Amino acid sequence: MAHACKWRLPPRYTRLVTASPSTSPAADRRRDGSLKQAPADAPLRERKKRRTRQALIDAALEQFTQRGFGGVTLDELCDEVEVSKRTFFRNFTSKEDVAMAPLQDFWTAFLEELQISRPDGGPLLELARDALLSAVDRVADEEWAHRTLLSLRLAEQTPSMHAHSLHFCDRTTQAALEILHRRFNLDNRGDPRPRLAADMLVAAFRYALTGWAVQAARTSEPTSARPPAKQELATRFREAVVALPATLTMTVAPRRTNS
Amino acid sequence: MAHACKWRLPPRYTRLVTASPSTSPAADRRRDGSLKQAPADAPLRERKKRRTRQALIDAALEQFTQRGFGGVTLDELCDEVEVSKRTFFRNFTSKEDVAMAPLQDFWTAFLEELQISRPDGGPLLELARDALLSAVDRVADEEWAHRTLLSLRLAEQTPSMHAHSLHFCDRTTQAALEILHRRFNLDNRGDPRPRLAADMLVAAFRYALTGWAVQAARTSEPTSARPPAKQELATRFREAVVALPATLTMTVAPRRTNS
DNA sequence: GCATTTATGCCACTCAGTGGCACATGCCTG
DNA sequence: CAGGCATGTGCCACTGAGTGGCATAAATGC
Repeated sequence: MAHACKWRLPPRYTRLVTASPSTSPAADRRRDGSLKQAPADAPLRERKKRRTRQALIDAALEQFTQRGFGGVTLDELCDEVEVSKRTFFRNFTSKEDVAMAPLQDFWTAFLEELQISRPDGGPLLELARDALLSAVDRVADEEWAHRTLLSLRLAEQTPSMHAHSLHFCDRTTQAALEILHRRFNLDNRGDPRPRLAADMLVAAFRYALTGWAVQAARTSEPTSARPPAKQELATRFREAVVALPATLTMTVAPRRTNS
Repeated sequence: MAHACKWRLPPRYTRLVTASPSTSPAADRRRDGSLKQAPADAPLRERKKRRTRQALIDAALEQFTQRGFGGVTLDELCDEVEVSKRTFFRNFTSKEDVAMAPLQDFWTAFLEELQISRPDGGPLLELARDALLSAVDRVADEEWAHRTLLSLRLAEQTPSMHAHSLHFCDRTTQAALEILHRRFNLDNRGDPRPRLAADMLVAAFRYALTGWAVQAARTSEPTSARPPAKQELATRFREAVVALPATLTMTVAPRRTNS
């Protein structure tokens, strides 16, 4: 009798249900099965865990956007999803972490794509660029775009979130360098170029992200007819990569161009 | 009588004294007075504040290095310096902040140098590079080198410190872009190049920093005869900047170079 | 069905960080 | 030089993030 009272199904379990695979068709759609996307055939327990995780992410993005990052306590957030705070910290490392999940997913995908990339003797930057574009194509569906937009907007308002965002970027470049080192025997110690290349790529993508975010913010229509997000993002990223050589030679003169 | 008892000079005030201008000759030495280095002629109150600030920084770096970042509570740190926790948070924004002070000082100096830089119509990257080199030359005395070394070592062990470190870098690039925009009318919206250039420069300097740190760590001698730190750092930074063009064209092939 | 594993809830706790208020001290003016 | 003003500091109470331990529920495997 005790357990029936104590461990009842929460009344506000609706959020979990709406975030479940039944109503979000894109969430569990897999491409080719080669990459661990969202195994719809996974054991029940794991799917349940993913649902609560996703519910926490969505609730966090919504609440933080509405009332500000600092205006929402973890207790409130956990109440909203009907989950204990302890469970929250088994899914995320910090309050910032939950709101950065979309970008973190992306960077993970990038590393996976880099892992399976095939070198053709061409420039390293192009190899990495294509891996990143593949990652965009794989994860950047409209749901991801929506969440990432909220996440980016929050990050630029919240210093601690921005810091964590940059931390992800950096850990990704570190991991990317290790992959390149393992697979292609690159020298990361004495040669600055691999690291610089990785940082350049990240810089280009961050530029693409911010530009994409402000453009999407201007387009008031939430989900209406609009060029797909992934295409927008990919285009901006390509432009930034193309601009890399010209960045080195760009000149600057005093404000009044005298002589 | 109450105040004499309550506001006594703390017995362990020694740290404050050793950090005072009397025993640290380089700390208050000014170059040319054009930049707000460490005004030795400042009002007494401000000097006092600077002393406690510096004492907190040194104590933090020492304690964190000895017992780990997480192994030292702020209460312990403040007891060490005989300062209330409230005062700590008037000087620093967070626990991480105090340990990142050396690098933050550097970035501030960089922005100042960028502010007074004179464009000659040459590449933007060279302008920024020279500003950064000037900043190194200005702030990177041996004391700074020592503190920064501790700071870097802590940062790579402590994720939250690393995140804050990156946050500083990014805020610096933001500020640098604004300066460039104001002074040279650069377009930061439609043109990706200024931002990419700034990120490249930061990437080069971060590469220089890590290389410099591991090299300094290998050289066991703490303060003995050794090429001056600023020169080491400047050289590594120059190398990284020189390597930027080659980074764009660097190629990569499968591990076994078949055909 | 029963044992094992895994996820969760709950409780108590530490500690970073904040606001308010009183007080001390350097600074400045009459 | 006396007394007001501004500023820095200490103290106290408080919120909220994050952690560890333990009991329990539910999924899994037999």
